[in-house]
Amino acid sequence: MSTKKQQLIDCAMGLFYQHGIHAIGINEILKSSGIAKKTLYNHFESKEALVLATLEQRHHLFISWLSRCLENAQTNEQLAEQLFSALDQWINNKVEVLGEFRGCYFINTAAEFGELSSPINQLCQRHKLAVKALLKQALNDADDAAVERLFLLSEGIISTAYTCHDTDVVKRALKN
Amino acid sequence: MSTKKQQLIDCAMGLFYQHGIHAIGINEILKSSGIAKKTLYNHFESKEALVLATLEQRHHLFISWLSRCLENAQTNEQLAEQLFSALDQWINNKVEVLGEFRGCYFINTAAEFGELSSPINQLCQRHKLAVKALLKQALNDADDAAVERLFLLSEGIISTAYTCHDTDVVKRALKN
DNA sequence: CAAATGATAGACAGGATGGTCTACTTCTGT
DNA sequence: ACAGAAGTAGACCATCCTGTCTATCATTTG
Repeated sequence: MSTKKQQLIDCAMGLFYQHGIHAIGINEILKSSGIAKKTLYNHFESKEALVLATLEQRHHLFISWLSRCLENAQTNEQLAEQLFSALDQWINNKVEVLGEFRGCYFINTAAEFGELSSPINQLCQRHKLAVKALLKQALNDADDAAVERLFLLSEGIISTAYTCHDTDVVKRALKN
Repeated sequence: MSTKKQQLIDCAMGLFYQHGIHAIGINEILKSSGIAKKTLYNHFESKEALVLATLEQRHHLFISWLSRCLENAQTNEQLAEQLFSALDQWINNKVEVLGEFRGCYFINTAAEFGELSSPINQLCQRHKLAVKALLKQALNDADDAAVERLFLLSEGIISTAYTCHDTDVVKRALKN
């Protein structure tokens, strides 16, 4: 992959995630990255194609980060602990690769696009299913309902952390 | 409140919720409502003011719907049941006053606006806190952790129902 | 009746947007 | 060294955006 193309994706990722996709114009990405407009349109046929590339990259980034966080858990309880600890770190900006926390990029992006069948929304859906599949695989022997519940809980945590500007959700959720 | 003003709020609410705020221009609202531009700017000083009015209205609508759903629960288990049943009906478009399900208007809106301290985001936050307060009040004697967990679970359900186009979340979440 | 109020239609301004295109420069592989 | 590829700068286009303003019409109220 061309370095310019990668720079564009990285820069767009940051701006889109931080401010939302409709709020960021092509020109802002160009100015911020210092790359020429022609170069962008050499690599991407449209803004949407660039958006899809950022989603794709974030998807791999996130899944690989999360699966690393869940490694080596001995019991299901331990795995849940590791999951919540990972979320807590993310929410409190202690995970460099994920950037400054602003909720889930996929939830946020899906929220911006009404058309359910658009490629963008489909990617967001695929990402969430992949996260759920990762949990299922990590949770040995657990029934589907337990997986489901853990997944829903973490979705709630991520969403609430952002919408309520609540950096302590995880701690409170864990108190019994 | 002037009838024209109310019509504008209703119409804008529908379009914003269905397609997202940045995706809907003032002119679209005017065309769809058949109201003149001057009239809109007589009642609202800007698009943002109109957005805030729709959030305010949706907030009251939603809270009053939800509190009606939670009425008359005898036990905390029953209350949780009623909550999940309500979510299920909403997600499956059986609640007329809430319109065709497209996730949580407040989560979606917050996702579109990067500035955390903007009036729009503050309203979204206030709404979520009000929902949590409603749950806390409805759940007699329950500890804060139980309230928190129920709240996070429903946030996860709403978010997942939309992002994953998953109309069966509630059913699956309830299976033990 | 007359005055005030509220609504309408739509032109208009000023700026931003996504995207195309040209002319020029720099890098790279053989 | 030289050809072709890749990048740059930015003018330009058509369209859309929010918001203002004028001129006209309808309704109500004193």
